Amino acid sequence: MVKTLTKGFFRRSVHEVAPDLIGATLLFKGAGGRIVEVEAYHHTDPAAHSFRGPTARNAVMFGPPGYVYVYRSYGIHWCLNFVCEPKGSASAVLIRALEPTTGLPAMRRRRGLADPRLLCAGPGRVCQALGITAAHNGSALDELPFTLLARTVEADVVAGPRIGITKAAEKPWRYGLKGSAFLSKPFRSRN
DNA sequence: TGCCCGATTAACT
DNA sequence: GTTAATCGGGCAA
Repeated sequence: MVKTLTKGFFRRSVHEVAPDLIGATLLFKGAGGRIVEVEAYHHTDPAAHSFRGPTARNAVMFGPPGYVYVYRSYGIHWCLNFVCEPKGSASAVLIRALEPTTGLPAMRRRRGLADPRLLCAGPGRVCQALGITAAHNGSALDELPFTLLARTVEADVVAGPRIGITKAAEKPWRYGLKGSAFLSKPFRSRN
């Protein structure tokens, strides 16, 4: 019996939730897969959208945990986040990559691509593959069309610097499944 | 109102 | 390795 993750799972620090999400399964309207890469953003973090206080765009981040924050990136892509911590702390986990397991034909069609390694390897690609847009901003993670399933085995989680940011770029708040072939970028091995 | 730039991606050289 | 595409948010004026 696979456990469904509900809002209580997110009622913790984003730095605890983020690595715990690695290996969990995200489904959206019959498509999705295992979460293999995420990044943590906290409201005291200069790289976070919530750093400068609440605005119309980031309002969901300032709401209760267990909800979805979707924003437009570079005027082109959508990016998916899960809100963490008790209401008001304004932290979230960016979903950066999935290992596709369910609904591959639909994801291939939306991406115009066959290679499963590239279907969901990046935050913009995840949203394009699953068909997630701003219309889903503010949706609950434990209510349809979203389903989130806990991992069934322990995950070997690695951490490293986040991608594509200029502020607080040295913080090791990117988490991934060690050795996964479905990451947006490899993690530097620790030798 | 105008300007700068970004939690990206794909197509280049 | 480099760069265009593309546009809304946030801040200065």
